[in-house]
Amino acid sequence: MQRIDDQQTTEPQRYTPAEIEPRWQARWDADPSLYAAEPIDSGKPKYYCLEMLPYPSGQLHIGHVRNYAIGDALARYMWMRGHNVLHPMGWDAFGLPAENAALKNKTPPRAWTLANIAAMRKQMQRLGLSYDWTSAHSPEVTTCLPDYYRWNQWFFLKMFAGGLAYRKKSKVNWCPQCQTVLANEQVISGVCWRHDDQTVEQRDLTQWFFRITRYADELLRGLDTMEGWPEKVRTMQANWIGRSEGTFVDFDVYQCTNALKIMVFTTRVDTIFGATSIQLAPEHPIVAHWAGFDEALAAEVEAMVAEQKAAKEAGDISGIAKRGVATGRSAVNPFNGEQVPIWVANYILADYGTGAIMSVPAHDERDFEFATKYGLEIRRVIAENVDETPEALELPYTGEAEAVLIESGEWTGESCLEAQEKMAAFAERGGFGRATVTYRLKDWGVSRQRYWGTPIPMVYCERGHDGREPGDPRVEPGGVVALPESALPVLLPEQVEITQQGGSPLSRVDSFLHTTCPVCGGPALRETDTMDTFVDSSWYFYRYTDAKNDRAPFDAAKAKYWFPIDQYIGGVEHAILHLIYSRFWTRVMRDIQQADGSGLVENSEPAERLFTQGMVIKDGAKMSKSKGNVVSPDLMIERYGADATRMYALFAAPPDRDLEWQEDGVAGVSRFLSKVYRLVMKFAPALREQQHQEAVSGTQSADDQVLLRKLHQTVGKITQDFSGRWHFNTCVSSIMILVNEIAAHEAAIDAGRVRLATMTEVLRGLVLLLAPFAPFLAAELWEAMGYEGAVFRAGWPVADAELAREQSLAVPVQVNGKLVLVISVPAESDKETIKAAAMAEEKVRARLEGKVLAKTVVVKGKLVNFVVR
RNA sequence: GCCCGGGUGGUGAAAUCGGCAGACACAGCGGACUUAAAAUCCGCAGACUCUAAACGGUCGUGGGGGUUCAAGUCCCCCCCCGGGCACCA
Repeated sequence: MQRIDDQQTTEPQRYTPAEIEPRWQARWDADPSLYAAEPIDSGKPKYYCLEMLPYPSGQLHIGHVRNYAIGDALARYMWMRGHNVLHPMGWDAFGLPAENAALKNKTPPRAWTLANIAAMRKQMQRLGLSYDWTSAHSPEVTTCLPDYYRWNQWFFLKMFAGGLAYRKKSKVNWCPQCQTVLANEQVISGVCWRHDDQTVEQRDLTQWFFRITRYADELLRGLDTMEGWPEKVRTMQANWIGRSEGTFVDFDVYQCTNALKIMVFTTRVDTIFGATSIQLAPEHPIVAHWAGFDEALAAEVEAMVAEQKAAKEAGDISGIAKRGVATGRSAVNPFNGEQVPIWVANYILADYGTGAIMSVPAHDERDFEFATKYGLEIRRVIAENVDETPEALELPYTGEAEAVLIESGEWTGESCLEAQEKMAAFAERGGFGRATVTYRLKDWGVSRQRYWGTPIPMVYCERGHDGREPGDPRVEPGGVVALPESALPVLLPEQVEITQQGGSPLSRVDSFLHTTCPVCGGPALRETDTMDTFVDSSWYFYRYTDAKNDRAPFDAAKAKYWFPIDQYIGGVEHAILHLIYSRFWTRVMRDIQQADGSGLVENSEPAERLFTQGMVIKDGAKMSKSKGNVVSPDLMIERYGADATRMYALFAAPPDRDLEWQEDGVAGVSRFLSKVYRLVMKFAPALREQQHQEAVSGTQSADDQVLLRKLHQTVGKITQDFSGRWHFNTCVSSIMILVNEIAAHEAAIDAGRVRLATMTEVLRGLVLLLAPFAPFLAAELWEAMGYEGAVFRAGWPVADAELAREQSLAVPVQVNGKLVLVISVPAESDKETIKAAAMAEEKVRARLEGKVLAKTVVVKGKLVNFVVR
């Protein structure tokens, strides 16, 4: 019994994150100002550090831990560098899982969501993430609550008034599992973004759209200036926008009593003399017209429509074999008056360009394949130069940059590129065409046939207004009426039974559905679709700057101060979803006129820099429940502590790369933290004592110098990484090297060969360096060393280049590029000295003997290479 | 097909500007401490080869070629893995 007591008092304290971490979290939670952003007139440089907000599933994923560990390290670093930091967090709280949960467990979506939020907030706090949850200005945003979504509705009204929100019937993507429509961006290679085993169907529905295409060109051009965004994301967005310059050309239908015209879209109007047919999409309106009195054609067309639909749903539209059918009609080429046959072909898409093309088999791969199959004429109109025999060129020839036109009437001899411009202008003068720009990007369909989302603030007046309210901007033809701002928020009714019946759940809630028309007071029906949840996430980071505002979405002055976001961090999977919508929304807000004529925001881009972190994988595969390879953050924290879990997430791989989660690695980091804890705690009492004394002067021993050198090298390395490369894995490793160095000097320290002042500087520096990566341990050690105040507000250490400088350099010596040995020379040695020192080595002399020294390469601080023959 | 990433020990990785390949860890092996184990500490550790052992030698960053005194790094060709786009006229 006695023995055990002795052990307890004499053994050094052990590192116990399970005890340390909750104790500190409780203290931090009790201090609302700790992580609160300062007012916009604080005078400090601002830094807006943002991580993508999570969907509150109720369980933090290990991928979140990685994302937030990166952001947290950066935010803490910026605080230590004296910035006014905004580091907010919120909840992307609308969406289908809440309805599914309601269906499964009979829990109301709101209660389910709010309970999940509470659980996840707790997890984030347990991780020690530096979010301000508790101050009076806490930025926390919950998108499913009326104080947030009312502003979605407000923006919707502004966009409706500005012609940016409109209703139309069109072919839309339908996910049978979500039981709702999806935007194009939410369909990934033909499957639903939420259900990767669910093929998306095409349906004809009337839907609300946001006119993102109005900004297509600006969104594309903006990419060029966004140097802080990864090239990959910019390229993906550029591909998605898909700008293409071309020409519309009208072809008259030959001998047609109603003077029908077919407008084709082409990027190669210069090849129009080689057009040997017109090809129409099966769903082109004129095809439907002709099919009306041609049963055979109708049957063919129907088959092609079905084929295209199936291919599109299968996600491989290029896979279907080209086929077509002649309509028996022909069209007149306005450039040369020639008649060309009109066909319907399954490779022509109705929703791109005009759904009609001029087919130029000689100079287009697809047209060539089609013409070869059906024996259509193939006519060359391009050569690499005028003198060339046309037959020399292998077909199809699609070059344009260095090619010229042949056999193209008055255009013969023109270069292709110039001809494109001139011929478009010619068509415009002749009234049968014009230059144009088309985009692959389509307007954003925002209607969702779901309950758990923002109600769309529109009503349908039963009287239809019949022209009684001329000029009222709230009214569209057919009685589509915008609610006034004073009617906001349109509250989502709480008592809604979630069923699997089709259609919008809100349409079955009579008390919601029936209302009065704000214009005429007559009976009206509310819009019962809700908004896409990507609306919520398109502007949440503006709300963070002023989350409690109940008069406006946010205060323009605050947004002006905080924006653009200095660093946005999240997964690359949102490259053409959230990230393109956010750029659109920022421009919309910029263009919303306030009373003084200025926009709601001044910036056009939301974020200065974007960082996309890699995935966390396990056993070489993406984690998923079905594979059973999910890593639980809670379990990691329980076993190793939050600091070790976070630090491992940063240590195991550079942040932009995928990370293979290995629990043994977390254990290793935990061992490292124990070592730090033991070392610092051992000397903490002496350091505490020393704080009240004058620094001791006197000469530094070699041990002092080595420790200080290593400290300052580490400070320099980590400081540099924070501002550039973000290789936090090597930051952690350099801290380990520093700690190994201190441990290696433990005997010297115990023997009194290291000054207390040195120990103070080194251990204090170590704890400061640790603070962004292991905040709990840093706080614990900081206090143990006797320092007052939060370690996260202490100044970041400054590397002293003089102290960091090596006194001697290890110089590898090579003969003919092969390493012979490594010599040590004083750091300031010049080339001659280094060369002489190298040549003096016995091993080197042996290899030079009897040879001709052809060349000597001496690179200061790098190596010596003797080239001999 | 086109456009991005990536390919380095048993594993995660490092090498930032063309200059010692494998830092720092994990796993492994050997040793100390212990009655024993855990924990901790010390040491070994790319492959092949020579040797009793040591000292050595050869090869080595997906493959092939090139530039250079020197290549994981630059250039050309090719293979594999991951991602994006794709009858977009």
